[in-house]
Amino acid sequence: MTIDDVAAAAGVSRMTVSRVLRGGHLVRAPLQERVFAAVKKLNYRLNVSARALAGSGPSRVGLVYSNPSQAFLSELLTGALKESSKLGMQLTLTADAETHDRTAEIDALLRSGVQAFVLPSPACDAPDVLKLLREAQARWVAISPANLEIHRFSVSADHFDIAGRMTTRLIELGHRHIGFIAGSATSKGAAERLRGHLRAMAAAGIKKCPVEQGAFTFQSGLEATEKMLASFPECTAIIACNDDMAAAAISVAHRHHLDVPRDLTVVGFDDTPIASIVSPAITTARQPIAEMAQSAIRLLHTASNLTSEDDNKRTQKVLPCTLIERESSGPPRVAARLRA
Amino acid sequence: MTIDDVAAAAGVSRMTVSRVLRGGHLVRAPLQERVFAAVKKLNYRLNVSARALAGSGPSRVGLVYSNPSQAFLSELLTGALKESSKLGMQLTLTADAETHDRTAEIDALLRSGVQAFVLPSPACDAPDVLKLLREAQARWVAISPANLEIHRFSVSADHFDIAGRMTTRLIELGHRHIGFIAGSATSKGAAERLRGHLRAMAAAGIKKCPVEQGAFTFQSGLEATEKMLASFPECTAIIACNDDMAAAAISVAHRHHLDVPRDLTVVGFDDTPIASIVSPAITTARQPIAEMAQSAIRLLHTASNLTSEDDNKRTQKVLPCTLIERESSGPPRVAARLRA
DNA sequence: CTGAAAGCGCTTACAG
DNA sequence: CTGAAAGCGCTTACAG
Repeated sequence: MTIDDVAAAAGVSRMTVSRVLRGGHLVRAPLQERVFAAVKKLNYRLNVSARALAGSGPSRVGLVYSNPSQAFLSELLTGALKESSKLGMQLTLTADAETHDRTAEIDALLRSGVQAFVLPSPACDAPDVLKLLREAQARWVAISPANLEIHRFSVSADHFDIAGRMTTRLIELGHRHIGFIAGSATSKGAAERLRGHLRAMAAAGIKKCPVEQGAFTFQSGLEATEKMLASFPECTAIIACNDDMAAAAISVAHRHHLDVPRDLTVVGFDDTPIASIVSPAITTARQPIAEMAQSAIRLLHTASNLTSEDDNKRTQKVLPCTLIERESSGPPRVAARLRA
Repeated sequence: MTIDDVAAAAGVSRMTVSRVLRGGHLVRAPLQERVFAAVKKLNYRLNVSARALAGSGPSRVGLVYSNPSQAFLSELLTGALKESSKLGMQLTLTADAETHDRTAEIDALLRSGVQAFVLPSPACDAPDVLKLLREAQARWVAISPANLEIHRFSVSADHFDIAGRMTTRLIELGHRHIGFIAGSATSKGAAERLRGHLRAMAAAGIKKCPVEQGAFTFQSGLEATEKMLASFPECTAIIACNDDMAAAAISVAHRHHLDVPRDLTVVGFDDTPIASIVSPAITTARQPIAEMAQSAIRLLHTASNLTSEDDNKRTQKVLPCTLIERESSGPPRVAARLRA
């Protein structure tokens, strides 16, 4: 079952089939239809090895990861794998060992002919990695980079949007006294989430927006929550910038004999395992990791068709997150709460 | 940089290089050395697309998974991906949706020409899946199958061995009164672990081996532990057949005001996230998932070189697990413990 | 044990 | 907008 069979069934030349299969530019609509019909009828599948061998685009892509959580990695890999097997690209994994010489592995890939890379943060934030890739004239797509400006291609999650939606949802539930526990000051995602939160509060006309500084750790969440409850006793909801700090907030609430969510709503971000394990399970938000990886592979694929003229254009994909409502959020108690 | 460059550098024909690269059969040792030297010197990497296109072995392998934990999936994928990119096989993922028609996805792969599959349990235990693959004359490697006998190729973790080592370790620490909380009666791994435990107990000359039936859930662990403490009050260590039940045992111990591990050692199996999250962190054992996946891919690759004469031989790989000692295990308290 | 020929299934130029 | 030719980098037969 080859492209020639399809061509024969459709009554066109092999080239026409190839063109249609590569995007259908330069082929008239009626011919395209005939080709697609033949493909469907014959249940034809393109031989990706043949395409990779004959084609000029990158056929191997290196995926560089450094100690991510297993949940992140599994989603990243499923997304990248599905798209690359669809496009006929061979995915090669490499762990960017953070110790020792972190560029050694990438250098080995480069030497073996890999020219296209998917670089999830923090690999895409490392100057030595980028320097190496630039020198080798390799192409890469950054995933969740700290600095968008230095990358020709990037894919990120929309932290601003999801934080706004999270806040808006709490307001819908009836909350008016909402405290925010921020993430590390250096994190771009953390900053975006805070911005999204403040924007939603402003949109709802809520003036008082207490923020305590956290650092993404459980311990920092503990401290920030204590401060929040002391300085803002009327608060009915706490938004923590990640799940670890949200879990800490729940723990502090329990210590204060507050029921979650009856006395205090607590929400987090990232949908890490802890969010499902603790009781009550935490309302949180998921990043579309698999889609981000798919998108990165697709960018690498189409990038090979770009002319040098396009070289200055930047492609920045921003994908939406999903809100996951679980047990830790609910409407505020009607009766005014008393707290020391 | 092609195989011809290597041939020129080594002063041999292209065919000789190809033979050496495919395993070195039928090529004299001195020639092989020259070829390898040239490969190394030129930093040559085989073009996997070309091999796949020209070769006769399976070049695409389908990996069928059904709702595994993300930790399992990420390890499975990294292992499978590393090996397949090394061997030049294209990995295609497919989720065997447990609802609806679970064979539909596999059927689609089959129709698209995929002839080799990696089937982690429970996909490899499903009669309809196996029937489909047999009819299509596809090859597959089962990972952790419930029934070894029905598979030509399988890869499993050595549950018997690791359970024995776990028990032996507790005995080394000084424990003599060890209770075992079994897993579901239908699970082959659970049975193996119990067997390994009993074997190690017998080897140490310990006669009393209380076993309570569990069902792998936290809830069942709670009940089994209560029964164990009631019927076997002198016990200083509990081995639970997985981490969820071990976490439950710790919870029950705390309820009884027993310190873990001072008053009671608790260990689990599988190294799931809960083992690291609970306090104290649980001593457990990891299965070599990535290695199992690698091994499966390798089997599929070599299987394509088998003659039909070998068809009756079975290849069953059994890989060792790793013991991970954390905080929930320690020597038993010297003073005799009192318990109601 | 080693080599010259043909071909895997596509895509890239190059013509019309 | 469509097609005939050449070739991607390997491996498979088939000879020696």
